[in-house]
Amino acid sequence: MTKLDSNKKKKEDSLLNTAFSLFTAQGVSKTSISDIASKAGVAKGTFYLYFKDKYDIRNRLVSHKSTQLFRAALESLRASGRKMSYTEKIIFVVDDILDQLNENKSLLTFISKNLSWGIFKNALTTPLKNDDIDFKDIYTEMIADAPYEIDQPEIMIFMILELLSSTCYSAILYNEPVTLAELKPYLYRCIENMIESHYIKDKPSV
Amino acid sequence: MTKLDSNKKKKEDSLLNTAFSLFTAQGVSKTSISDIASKAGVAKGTFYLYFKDKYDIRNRLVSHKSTQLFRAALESLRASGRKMSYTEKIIFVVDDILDQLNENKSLLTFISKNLSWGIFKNALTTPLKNDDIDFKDIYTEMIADAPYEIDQPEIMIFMILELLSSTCYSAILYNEPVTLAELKPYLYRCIENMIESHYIKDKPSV
Amino acid sequence: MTKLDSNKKKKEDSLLNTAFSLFTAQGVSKTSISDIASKAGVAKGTFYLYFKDKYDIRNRLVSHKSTQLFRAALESLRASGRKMSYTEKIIFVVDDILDQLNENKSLLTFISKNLSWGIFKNALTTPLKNDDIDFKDIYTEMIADAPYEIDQPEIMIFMILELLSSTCYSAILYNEPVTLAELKPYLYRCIENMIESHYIKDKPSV
Amino acid sequence: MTKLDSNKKKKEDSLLNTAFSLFTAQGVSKTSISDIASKAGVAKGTFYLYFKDKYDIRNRLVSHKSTQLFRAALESLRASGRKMSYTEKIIFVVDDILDQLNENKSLLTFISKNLSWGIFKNALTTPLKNDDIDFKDIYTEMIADAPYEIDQPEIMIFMILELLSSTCYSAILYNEPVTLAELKPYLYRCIENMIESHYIKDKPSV
DNA sequence: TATGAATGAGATTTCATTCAT
DNA sequence: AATGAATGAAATCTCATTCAT
Repeated sequence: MTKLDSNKKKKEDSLLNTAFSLFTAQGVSKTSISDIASKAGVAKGTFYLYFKDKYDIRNRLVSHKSTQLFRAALESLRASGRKMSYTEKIIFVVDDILDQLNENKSLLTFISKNLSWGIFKNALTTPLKNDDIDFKDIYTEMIADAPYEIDQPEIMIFMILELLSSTCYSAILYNEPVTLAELKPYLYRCIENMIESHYIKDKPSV
Repeated sequence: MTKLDSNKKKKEDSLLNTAFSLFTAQGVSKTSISDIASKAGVAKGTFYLYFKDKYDIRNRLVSHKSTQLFRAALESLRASGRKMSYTEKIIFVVDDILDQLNENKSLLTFISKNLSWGIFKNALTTPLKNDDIDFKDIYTEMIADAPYEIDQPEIMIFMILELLSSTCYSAILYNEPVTLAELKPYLYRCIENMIESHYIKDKPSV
Repeated sequence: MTKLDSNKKKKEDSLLNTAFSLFTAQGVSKTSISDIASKAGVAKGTFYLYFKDKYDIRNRLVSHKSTQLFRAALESLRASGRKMSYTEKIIFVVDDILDQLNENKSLLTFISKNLSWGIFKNALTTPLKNDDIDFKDIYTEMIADAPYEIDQPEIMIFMILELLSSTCYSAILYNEPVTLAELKPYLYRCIENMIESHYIKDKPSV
Repeated sequence: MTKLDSNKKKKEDSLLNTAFSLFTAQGVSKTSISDIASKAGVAKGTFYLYFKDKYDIRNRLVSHKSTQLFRAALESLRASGRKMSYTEKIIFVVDDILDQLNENKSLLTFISKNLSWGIFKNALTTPLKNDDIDFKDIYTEMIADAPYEIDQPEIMIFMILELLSSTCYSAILYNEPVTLAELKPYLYRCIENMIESHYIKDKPSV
C-alpha cells in the first residue's frame, strides 16, 4: 500500500468512526455531515469523496458493526475450546451477542433502528478482503453443521436472530416487559424448542 | 357535539390522515409539516393548534394504527363464533394480523419502523373514550384466559409479538429469507411451542 | 389593498430593485441570492416566497425593464405633440431608446445579455394591471398605423429592433467599430430604407 | 512535431472539443471544469496546464468557431467559381452562414450567447499560424473590394453582421416572428439596401 | 380559532484551485 | 508534464416555528 493509499484509508476510517459515535450519541437524523466532517478533522467536501451522502455512510456502518458483533461471538465460541452440541453452540453465540449489546447500549440502539435482514445477511456472507479467518465458512458451518440434518436452517437462524434482536431492544434499554436477566431463561428455552423442532423428523406438514 | 367541535374534529382527522399517507409514502423524515398542513387543506399555523410537532403526530398515529390492527384481529376472532383452544385463539389472531399487514404493506413499513413495545402496550391498555367494546378486557382476557395457569403470560405475549413483527417485515416486504406463505408453518409451530412451554408445569428453573 | 398586501408588494419591489442593481453592477452569475436578500433587508427564506430562483427574478426584471424602456420612448413621442410621418415616428422612438441606453449603460448590458424577442414581445403585448395608458394599443398602432398598408409590419419591427439592440451594444459600450454618434446616421438611413421597402408596392417576390 | 508535442496537442484538442459539446448541451454556467476534464479523459489539474479558467477556454472556442463559420462561407464563395457583383458576394456569404447555423443549432446558441464584435473582429484579423489560405486578405478584400469606393465599409459590415446574427437567432431557434425561410427575402433586400446606400454618392449628411 | 408571511439557522452540495506525489 | 486528493468558501434551498392580523 502506498503512502497515499494508507492516508486515504485513514481518512475514511476517521470518517466512519466519527460518524458512528455521532450517530449513536445523538441519532442519525440529528447528525449533520458538517458535524461528521469537522469532528473527523477533514473538510466538508472531503466527505463527499468517500461517501455519497449520510445514508451511504450509515449503511456501511450498520453492515460493519453488525458483522463485528457476530464475528466477536463466533470468535469467543472458537476460543472457548469447549466441546458443545449444536444447540449449545447457538445458545452460546446468542448469549455472547446479548452480553455485548447489554454492554454497549448505544450500539444496540444504532443497530436496532437501522439493521435489516438483507444488510445483515449480505454482511455475513460477503468475505472481507485480507481476512485471515474465513468467516463465511463459520456462518455456513453454523447453518450446515448439525448432528442430524436440519430442515430449513436459514429460516431457523432467521427466526432466532429476529426474535433475539427485537426482544433484547426493549428488555435491555427499557427493562420492558422484564429485565434482560429475567428474559433470558424464557428466550433460551424458546430457542431450544425452535432448534429441536427443526430436526428433519419434525418437518411440519404445510 | 357542537358544529364547531365537529369542525375541529374534522381538521384533526384530516391532519392525521394526511400525515399517515405522507409518512407511509415517503417516510417520516422526508415529510415536512408544511406538506402535511397544505395537503390537509389547513394553514401551517393550524397544525400547531393540534400537535406539538412532527413526532407528536407520528406517535399518535403509530398508537392508533397498531391498536386498530389488533382490534380488527380480535373482532374477527369474536365474529368467527368458533370454539377454540387458547393456543388456537392466539394463532388465529396472529394469522389475522399477518394477513392484514400483507394486504397493506405501507402500513407494515410505517408500524415496523416506528412501533415500540412501550407504545403498543400503552395503546392496548388505555381504554378509548366512547368505546362501546371494552377492549382492555379482551386484551386482559388474552393474557388471563388460559386452560391452565400460564407462567409469565406477558413475557410470552411480548415474545410472540416481537417474533411476529420482526419476521414478517422481511418476509412480506422482501420475501427474505422466504415468502410469508413459506414462513407461516414454521412460525406457527414455534408459537405453539412457546405457549406450551409457558404452562406452569414447564416453568423453567432460572 | 390591505396593509398586508401593500407590505408584500413593498418586499417584492425591494427584492426586484436590489436584484437589478446587483445584476447590473456585477452580473447575474456573480450575484447570489444571499446578496439580494440581505441587501434588500429581508431574510434569505423570504426570497423564496416571491421567486423560484435567480433566473425567475432575472426574467421578471428583463421583461419589466425592457417594457419600461419602450414605454418611456412612446410616452416621449406622445408628449412631443408633434405631427410626424410614420417613418419619423419610428426614428423618434429608436432615437429615444438609444439615448436612454446611452445614459444607462448598466441597463444596456443587462438587457442585451438577457433579452430575447420572445420575452420582449410578450412583455409588450401583455397589458399590465392597473395601467391607465393602454400600451398594447400604442404598440399595435405602431405596427398598424402606416400611411399605406405595410407588408409584414411585425417582421419589419422585429428587424429594426434587432438591428438596433445588437449594434448599439458594441457602439455604446466599446465605441466599436465607431461611436454611437457616428453610427446613428447610418443606422437611421438603414431603418428608413427598411420601412420604405416594406410598403406593399415593394413586396419582395420570394 | 515530436511525439510529445502531438500528445500535448491531442490533450488540448480533446479539452476544446469536450468543452464545446458540454457548453452547447447544457450552457457555460452549468458546465464545470471537473466535467470537462473527466469527459476529456484527463485529470482536473491538467486542465490548468492548458487554460487559465472556464472563460479562457470559452473565449478560445467562440473565436475559433466563429472564424470557422466565416471561413467556410468564404471557401464556398471561392469554390463556387462564379463571377458575382460585390453585393451578390455579400449575400452569398450571408446565405451560407445562415444555412450553416440552421444546420447546427447548438452552435448557433453557443455563438449567439457568447460572441461579441470585439472577439469576432479580433478572430478575423489575427492570422492563424500554419494557415495556407491567407484569411486576413480575404476579409480585407471583402471590405476593400467594391466596384465603387464604399463609404465606411467597416460600419456596413458591422451592421450587416449584427442584423444577421440577431435576427437569425430568434428565427432559426423559435420561428419567431417568422421562419428563417420567410425571413430571408426581407433580410436580403434589407442588406442590398444597406450596401447600396453606402456607395460614396450616398454618403449621408450628418 | 385560524391564518400564512416572515424568519434565519442550518443542511446539503458544488467546484475552482492548489499542491504533494 | 500529469495526476487527483484535498480543500473550504460559498451557493442553493429547506423548514420548524413564531406572531401580527
